[in-house]
Amino acid sequence: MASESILDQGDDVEIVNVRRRQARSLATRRKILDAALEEFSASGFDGSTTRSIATRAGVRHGLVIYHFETKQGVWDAVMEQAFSDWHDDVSSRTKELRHCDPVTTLREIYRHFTLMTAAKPALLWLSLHESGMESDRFAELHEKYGAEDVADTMHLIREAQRQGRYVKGDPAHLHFLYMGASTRIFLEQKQVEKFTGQSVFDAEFLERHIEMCASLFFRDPPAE
Amino acid sequence: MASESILDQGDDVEIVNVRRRQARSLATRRKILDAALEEFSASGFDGSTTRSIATRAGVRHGLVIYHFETKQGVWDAVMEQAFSDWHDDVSSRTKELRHCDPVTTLREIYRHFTLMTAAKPALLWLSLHESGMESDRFAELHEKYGAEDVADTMHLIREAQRQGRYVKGDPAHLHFLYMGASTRIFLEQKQVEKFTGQSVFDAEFLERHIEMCASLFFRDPPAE
DNA sequence: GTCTATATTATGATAGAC
DNA sequence: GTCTATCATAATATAGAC
Repeated sequence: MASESILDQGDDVEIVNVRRRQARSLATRRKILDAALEEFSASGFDGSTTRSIATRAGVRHGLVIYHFETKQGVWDAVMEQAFSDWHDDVSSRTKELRHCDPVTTLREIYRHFTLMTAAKPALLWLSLHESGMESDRFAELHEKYGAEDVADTMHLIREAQRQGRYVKGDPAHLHFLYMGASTRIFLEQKQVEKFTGQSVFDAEFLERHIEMCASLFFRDPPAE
Repeated sequence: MASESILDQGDDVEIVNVRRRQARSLATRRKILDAALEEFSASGFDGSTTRSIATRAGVRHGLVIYHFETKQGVWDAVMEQAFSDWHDDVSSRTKELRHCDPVTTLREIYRHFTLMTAAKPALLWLSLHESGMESDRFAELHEKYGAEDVADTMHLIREAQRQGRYVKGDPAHLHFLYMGASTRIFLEQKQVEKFTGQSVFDAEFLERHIEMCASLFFRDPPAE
């Protein structure tokens, strides 16, 4: 042991330096990723430039290419991160609800979904843009991060329907209707504010919106 | 009269030529407009180029600029045309329904709206893109072509609610929910086909979809 | 890993012949 | 009105110094 102490020390210093470098690199990568998320959701893929992303991230243009090779590479990394984060959020919330009855769980899942969309409306645009792209990357991402969540939701809908607590019909189809009803207000913020006189991000408005959506799909328990 | 016959003839020939020119010009303009509608809705404003529009229209690049001056000019003309066409369609359908009761009219308006969206899903993307733009052009277009239709719909919803035939709540807010529920399937065609196994453009599927949306918002007449 | 050129391409727009 | 050629610019991506 003692005979290698000097070498060990040298290695340790080297390792520390490597880790520092890696840490700085990761921080840069993360900064670019965050900036790209904002940029892409504000301007779309074609409307964004690697330069505008670099500027927003406070780094040089070349660094963006260094870390992600191409603009498409940045987009892919952003989507991967966004889907992954979203999935983690949904999963943890679902876990917290594992002891609740199906109807309560389903209501809460949709409520949480709506609040998450309100918190990050950018992601709604991103996922719509991505699903509209001709590539099959959306299918891959969905398979990797979304399929499980959707399967859980389908199961809950079926159970709620069996209890007579949910409208009848194909669960998958109803799910798209719910998604549409609950998220459209975020795609038309200005119009909504013009016609309802309230910000779609106002807490009270949001709760009313969530309740309104729920009242369309959920049914009172049948009288005994 | 006879003394000017030669001049008159000359004028007539000239007028005919002018009209031929104008007709050809208008046809070209129209071709470019149609191509631009497809191009913009497929790729958005930034993703489209004046060259790709020209190619799709089967005309030379310069002609696009000649007719619309700038790319923004093409976009504006496309939106103007699309909103105008849409409004005409809605208006004529509404007129046909002027002797029906409010509930029937409202149901039919939403049905017609869904079928129109299915027929031209491109317009859904265009209007979402336009409403997401920072300019106030969407507000102008809506004021010019959409405001009247929406006001009519609000009135019908209020009347249906008074009769107990429609869910309670702010009519404007409910309208956004209906729009969202009925159109989301066109924004996620691939996903819908994957989960329901049917094309969103299948006639039977569409009728089922329309009925499903209606059943969420409309209520049976109260028992007498 | 980061920075500074620079190569390459494609796009919006113009000028002028026909 | 239409076509060709061209300009000016802006964007992606590369090469190489540090």
